[in-house]
Amino acid sequence: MIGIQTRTSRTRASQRTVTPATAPVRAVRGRAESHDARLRRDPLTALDPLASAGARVSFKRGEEIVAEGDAAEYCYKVVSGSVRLVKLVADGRRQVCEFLVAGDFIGLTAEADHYFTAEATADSVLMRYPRRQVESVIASTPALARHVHKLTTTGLQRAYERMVLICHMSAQERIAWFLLEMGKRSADSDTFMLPMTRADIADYLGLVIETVSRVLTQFKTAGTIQVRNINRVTLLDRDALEAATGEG
Amino acid sequence: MIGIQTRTSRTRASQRTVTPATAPVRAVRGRAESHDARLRRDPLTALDPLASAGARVSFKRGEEIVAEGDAAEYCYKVVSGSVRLVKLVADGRRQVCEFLVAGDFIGLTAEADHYFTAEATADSVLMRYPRRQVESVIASTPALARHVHKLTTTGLQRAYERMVLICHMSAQERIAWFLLEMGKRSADSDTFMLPMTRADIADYLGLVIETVSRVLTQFKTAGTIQVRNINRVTLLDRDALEAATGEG
DNA sequence: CGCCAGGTTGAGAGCAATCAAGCGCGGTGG
DNA sequence: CCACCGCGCTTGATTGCTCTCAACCTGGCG
Repeated sequence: MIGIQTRTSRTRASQRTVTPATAPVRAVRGRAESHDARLRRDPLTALDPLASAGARVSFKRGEEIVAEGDAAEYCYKVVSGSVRLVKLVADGRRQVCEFLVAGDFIGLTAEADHYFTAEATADSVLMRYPRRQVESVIASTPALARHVHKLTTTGLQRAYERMVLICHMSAQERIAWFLLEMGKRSADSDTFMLPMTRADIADYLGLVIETVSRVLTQFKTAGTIQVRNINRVTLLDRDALEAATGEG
Repeated sequence: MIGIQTRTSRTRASQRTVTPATAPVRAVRGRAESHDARLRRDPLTALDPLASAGARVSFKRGEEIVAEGDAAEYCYKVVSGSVRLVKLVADGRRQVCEFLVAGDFIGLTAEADHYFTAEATADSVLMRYPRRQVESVIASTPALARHVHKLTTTGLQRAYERMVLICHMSAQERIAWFLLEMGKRSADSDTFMLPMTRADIADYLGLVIETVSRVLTQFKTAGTIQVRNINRVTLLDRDALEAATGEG
């Protein structure tokens, strides 16, 4: 049985790189926009004042950000990089529940503890907010509360959709879907980096690493995709991928 | 390909049995408890005043309560019976995302539309609340907002845990887990009714109906469970089930 | 140069899906 | 009252997709 230890270095970064947030996000935005207007456009900017109470935190690839069962003392916003939310299984296997990218939040939970482990799949920078303060800002800002609720709802929706994927789709369909999904998230939806390993992808889609590798090879030889430097993907035939999503 | 139509009668109940809520829940509760105390104990009682604006609605087995994509005009609270949340797949198959029982909510979403279909798996009674009013009560009641957020968070947590189940557990493990889970939800955790069909269970656990049937038979012949009248289950050997959960 | 983590490729096995048939019970109608 | 019917469930035979086990490749780094 392959344990997670053989797949990723589970180093708990005790000595964390912490940079005081001397330049809150709001300072670099345009000066013409009112506070209210920004709030309406993105309720999460209500958290900006917290920046001074928070900190920029850096994590190297594989490092743990929060551990399942930990008291939810902080919550985080991904600034750059990529994060996986995982559930560890007793026998050492794991389930990647979600991949997070810039702008996504970790730990906006209503529970006392984190119910998943969060790890960086690539070198990442996050903003860290004391959860107690976040809670109070949320409590006094209904618009923000609704937005946070919406984030959680969206997460639930994504989880449901992935259940469909995992239960009803073949390996080819799952990976075609995954590639298109990763494209949507990227600036260039045709050429992008996969900021995670094959093992991460496998554990995300309910497959094993060999199956992921095999299917990617199939897509390569079929001329559907191109892969350079292991993780740089170019979608050559989007139609073929979309067809693979629905027919396998 | 077996479509859902052959599994369940997808009758859209246009002529709904609606009973005006003449006796809100708060009226039948003890008189000694203060409003505040009740709020702290169960923030959802803040919705009680809405009862007069809502209605008791009855659904027969198989009837649709809300449809995926419908505008989220109402939300519901299950009073009695059992409800399944399902995602329908293009080819007619489906995924049961969650089973709801008395006390559970439907449609406390922050999205404009429902992102799943809800159907009664057994004759059920629900309280129906106009969502607009619910929203305003939530907005003015931080404790309630937090509780609703917690409900959604719990749903997400459950979804993640079921991903683990589906991706890493054998058919035996999944069904053992399911039986124990259903027991936990029941008044008597050793003998209870399964208020859904084999097809529902299969679509919930990512299996097919035949596999569910086979595994239940295995458990029966092994003396682990007893099944009477098709859906009345008695757990005879809880230890064996719990062992099956972790080892297959 | 050698090591190591991550990735690829191959051979074989196993578990659950699929296809197919039959059972059991409740309801309905003659 | 009984025969028929349909739905849900059970059981059997077979297929096949993915997992497992194993070997090898590749690129980065000390």
